[in-house]
Amino acid sequence: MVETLSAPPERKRGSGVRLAYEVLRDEILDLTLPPGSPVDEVALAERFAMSRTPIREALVRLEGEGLVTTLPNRSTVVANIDFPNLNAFFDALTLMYRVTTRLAAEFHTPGEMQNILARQADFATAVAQGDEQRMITCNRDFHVAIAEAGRNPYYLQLFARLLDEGRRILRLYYYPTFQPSLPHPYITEHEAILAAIAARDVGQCDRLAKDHADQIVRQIQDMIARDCRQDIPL
Amino acid sequence: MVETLSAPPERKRGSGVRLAYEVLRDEILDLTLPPGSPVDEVALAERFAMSRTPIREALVRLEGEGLVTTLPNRSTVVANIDFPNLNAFFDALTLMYRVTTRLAAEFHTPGEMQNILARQADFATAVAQGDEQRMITCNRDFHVAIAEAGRNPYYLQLFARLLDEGRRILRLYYYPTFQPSLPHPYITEHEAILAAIAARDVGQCDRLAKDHADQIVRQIQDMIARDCRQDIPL
DNA sequence: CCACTGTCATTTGTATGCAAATGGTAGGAA
DNA sequence: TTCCTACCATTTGCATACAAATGACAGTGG
Repeated sequence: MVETLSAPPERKRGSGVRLAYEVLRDEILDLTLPPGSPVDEVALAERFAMSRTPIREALVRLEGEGLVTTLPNRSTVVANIDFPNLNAFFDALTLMYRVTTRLAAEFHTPGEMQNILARQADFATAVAQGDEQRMITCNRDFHVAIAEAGRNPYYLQLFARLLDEGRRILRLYYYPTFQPSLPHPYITEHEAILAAIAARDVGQCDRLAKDHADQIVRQIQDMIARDCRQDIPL
Repeated sequence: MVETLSAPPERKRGSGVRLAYEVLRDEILDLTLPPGSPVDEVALAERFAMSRTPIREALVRLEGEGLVTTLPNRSTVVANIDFPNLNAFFDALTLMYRVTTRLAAEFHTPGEMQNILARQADFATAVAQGDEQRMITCNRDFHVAIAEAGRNPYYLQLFARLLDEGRRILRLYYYPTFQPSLPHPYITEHEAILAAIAARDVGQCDRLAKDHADQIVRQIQDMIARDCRQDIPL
């Protein structure tokens, strides 16, 4: 199909890949594209009004982050959530919570502190509005801001990836069981972490981060357990 | 340029990207392609006797691993070694040594233990032959085998990336100052780690891994310091 | 002599075309 | 009926063509 002359691309050179990448990534993490769903290149090309080439490049990047799986010479599908290794996920997540918060306490600058405070404010707003979507992403941004203040790009990248994967899991389990009173503990925990970072109290940061992580992990595990029970037919 | 009929591709479908990816990756980690050197797509396409498309895909993957940097609409270059953040590298490396070894002690199976032993044997062979190249890669494979036994893909991926980055750093500093007596401590340390994993002694694994990491870090730091001193002209 | 601007060469980003590989299906044989 | 085979539709992997963007350089004006 030839692009009609009346519709010139009107898209800056180099933005095509980013657009496809960001949209697909968001839809995968939102479960708009559920795990296992096929990702058809030509369909995406039509949808984004571009050729398959930038679509493929976006898919390669997504595969690098483990968000899609490519079956050679066959379709590429949205990556499954690795339930057998959920323990590994929790373990790594907890560790990253701890080390990034510790490092933030050690190395943060006033500007970074401002950024963290702003992210916490965003999170509080999302909680007040009861917007779960925004709560999850704002929570992510809050902890990413802390990790950035810790200045370790290796931890930052892994942590971001874990938080993204957590977004999928939360979206899967958190939504149905949401109650307005639930997230408030997170706000107070966040504020305690914030204070400990500002005070440069590394030990306190470690403890708070661990508790925070444990609480999140326990909550997710409870949700999964609850969900599993509901799955048993009588 | 049209591919002459006398030279059919003779290359299996789907292998082109892997070939380019693996060769380029190796050359980057070997410093055959030094940091900052430009990576020209057409030159690579000619060299590998394929079109730019698979070359670009390989480069995208390499960019995802942080091995090359793409300047938009301009050349892509081999990523620089991030010296200002070398501390972050050492910190993350040490942590990954510790957690992967701990997890291996907890979760390893006999088969995985066999694999670790084999990797250690390879390493010992490389040391006996004084082949620094092989020593570095065998050391990497040894620790990757341990990480695999720990069964945490998140740690495994980060650790592998760190070890690869370490390969570049070692190649830069270790080579000139190599002395045959140097690596022997590593062998004994590896054997101690091996024994602790086999005994499922988590605490001991943690201590040994930390010592091992500290020693490597200190050695690299010494080399860098020594190198800097030599750089001062009189 | 220096600064500025317009043109050009080079290189990337995207589009399109074609062929190989895979899964499915229909048809026939046991 | 069931299993095997051969074909076919679909989708990916790769090749090639073209256009946009950037840097360099030359030429001109100050």
